[in-house]
Amino acid sequence: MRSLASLTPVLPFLRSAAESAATTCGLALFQFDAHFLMFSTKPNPKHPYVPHFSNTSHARLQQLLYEKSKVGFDKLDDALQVFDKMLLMKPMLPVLKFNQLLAALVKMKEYSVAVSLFRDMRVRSIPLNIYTFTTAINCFCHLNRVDFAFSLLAGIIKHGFVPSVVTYTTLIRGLISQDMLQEAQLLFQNLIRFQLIQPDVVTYTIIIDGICKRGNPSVAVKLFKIMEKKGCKPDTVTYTTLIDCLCKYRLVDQALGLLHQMTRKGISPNVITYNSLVQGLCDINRWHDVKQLLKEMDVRNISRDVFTYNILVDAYCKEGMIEDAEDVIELMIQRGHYPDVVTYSSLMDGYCLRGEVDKALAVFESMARKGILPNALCYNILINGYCRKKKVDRAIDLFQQMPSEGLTPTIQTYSTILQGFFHVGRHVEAREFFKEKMINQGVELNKVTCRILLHGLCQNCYVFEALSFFQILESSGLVADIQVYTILIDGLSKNGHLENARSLFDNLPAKGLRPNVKTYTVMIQAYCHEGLLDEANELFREMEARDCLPNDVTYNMFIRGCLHNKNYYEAGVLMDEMFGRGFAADASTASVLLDLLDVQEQDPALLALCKKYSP
DNA sequence: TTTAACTCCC
Repeated sequence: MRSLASLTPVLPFLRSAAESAATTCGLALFQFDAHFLMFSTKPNPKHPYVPHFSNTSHARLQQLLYEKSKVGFDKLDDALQVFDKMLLMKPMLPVLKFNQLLAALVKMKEYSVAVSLFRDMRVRSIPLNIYTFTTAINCFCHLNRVDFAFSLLAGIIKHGFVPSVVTYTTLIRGLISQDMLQEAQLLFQNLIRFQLIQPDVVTYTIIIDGICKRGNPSVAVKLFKIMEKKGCKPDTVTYTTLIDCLCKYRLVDQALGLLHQMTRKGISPNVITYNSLVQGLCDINRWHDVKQLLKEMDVRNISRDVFTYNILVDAYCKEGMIEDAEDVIELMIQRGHYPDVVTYSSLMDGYCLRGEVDKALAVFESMARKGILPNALCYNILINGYCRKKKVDRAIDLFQQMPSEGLTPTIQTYSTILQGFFHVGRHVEAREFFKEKMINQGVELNKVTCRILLHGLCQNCYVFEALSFFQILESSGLVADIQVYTILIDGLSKNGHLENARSLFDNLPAKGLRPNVKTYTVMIQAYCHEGLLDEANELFREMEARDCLPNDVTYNMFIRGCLHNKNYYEAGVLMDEMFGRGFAADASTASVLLDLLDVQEQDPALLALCKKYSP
C-alpha cells in the first residue's frame, strides 16, 4: 500500500482544476508525468515471424477490432500483431480503432500490455482522445497504480482534455480498490460541488459497492435512496450490488424486499441477482425459500448458470448432503453446464468435512481426467483434510507436489500445515516449518497465521516463546487484534501465569482494543481456575455493563468454575440466569453436576440446584 | 458499434 501522501495532493488539485485547469498542476504530479514519458517503452519489437494479420484488408481489420473490443483476442500475440499492423497502415486509422484495441486488451485483463501500447501510441504522437486516456487510467487502476492514474489525469487536463464522468468514475473505483473509500467519497463530493461532472448510475453504484464492502449496508442503503431522490435511476446492477451486500450481512428479507421493489419498477433481475439471493438464503438454511426462488427464476425465464449450480453444490456439501450435491452436478451437466474447479472444490471440501478424505482425493484425481486443472485452493482443501485426519505427512507430500504442478502455496496452505503440526503435537517440526519454509522464504504472514502460531506455541507450553514472537511481530508492523490478545491471555493463564495474563488484559484499552466475549470468557476461566470467584464475578458483571453480553460458553464455564469451587449458591443463580436467557447447560456442565451428585454431598444448595436442573 | 460497475470455492 502506498502512502496517502502520494495521492492526497490530487484532491486539492482537482479543486483548483475546476477554476483553472491549465495553470495549477501540482509539481509532484508534473514530475510524475515527466517520469511517465521518460520511461515510455520503445515501439514493439518486430516479431520474428510473419504476422497472421499482415494480409488482412483495411476494412476487415476495422471490423475485427470492433468485434474483439467486445470479447478480447484469443491470444495476446494476436493483439500485438494487430497493433503492429495498425501502426503501418496509411492513412492512419482513426483513434477509435486504437481505442478498440486497448478495450480488447482490457477485456483480456492484459492491463500492463495495454499501458505499454498506450505509451507507445503517445511516443508516436498518435492523436489520442479522452476515451484513450480513460482506458489507460482504468488500466493503471487495475495495476494498483492509482498514483499514475491521477498523474495522467493531471496531464490530460493540462493539455486541455475534458475528463468525462467515466474518467472520474474510473478513478473513484481505483481509489476504492486501494481501500481509500474516504478519499473516493471526498473526490465524489468535490466533483459534485465544483460541478465537474454529474454522477451517473455507475458512479453511484461503485460507491454503494465500496460502502457495502466496507461493511456498512445501512449507509449503502442511504446512498441508494439519495441517488433516487436526485433523479438518478438505479439499474439492475445497482439493485444486485445492494441485494448482494444485504445477503452477505444476513439481511436477506430486506434483500428480498429490494427484489420485489425492482420488479415493481420494471427493472429486471438477472441471474446474478438471483445467485446473490440464493447464496444468502443457503447461508441461513432457508431451503424452502431457495426452492421458491429457483422456481421464480424458471417462471421469469432466467436460466441458471454455473454460479447458481456451484452455490447449490456448495450449500449441500456444507450440510453434509453430498449425495444431493452430486445430483445437482448431474443436473447441471444434463442442462449443458460443465462443472468447474469451483464445483469440485466444494465437493472435495464436503467429503473432507465428513472425514472422507480419500473420496476427496478421488474427486481431485478425477479432475485431471476431465481436463480441469486443480488450483492452489484444491490443494489447500486436501491438505486441510489430511491435517484434520492427523495425516500430516500426506499433507506435506501434497505441499511439496504443488510447485511441480506450477502452483505456489498460498498463506492458507502454510497456515494449514502449521496448524496440522500443532494439532498432532509435532511442535518441533511446526517451529522448524515456520522458520525454514515461511520466515526464511519471505512468506508474508497474516493474522490467521499469527493466531495459529501463537495458539500452537501456547498450547505446547511455549508461552514465553509465543510472547517474544508476538513482540517481534508487533515491531515488524503487524497490528495485533483482540483475537491475538485473547490467545495470549488464554495461553498465559493456562500455563500458570495469571498475573501476566491479567496485566495484558488490563492493558487492552491502552492498546485501543476492547475485550470481546471470548476474551472475557478466557479471563473468567482463568480466575475460576485459581479459585478467585470474586474476581471472576466482578468481570462477569462488568461484561454486561460494557455491553458485551455473556454467551452460552461464558455461562457454562463460569458455572463449572463455581461448581468446582463448591460455590453451589452462585452456580444456581447463574443457572437460572442462563436458562432465562435461553441458553442450555452443555454436556460438560451436566456431567460435572451429575458427578457431584454421585459422590457427595449433603449441601442443601447443591441439592436444590440438582432438583432444579433434574435432567 | 470506442471508455467505468455486480455473483460462487479455504
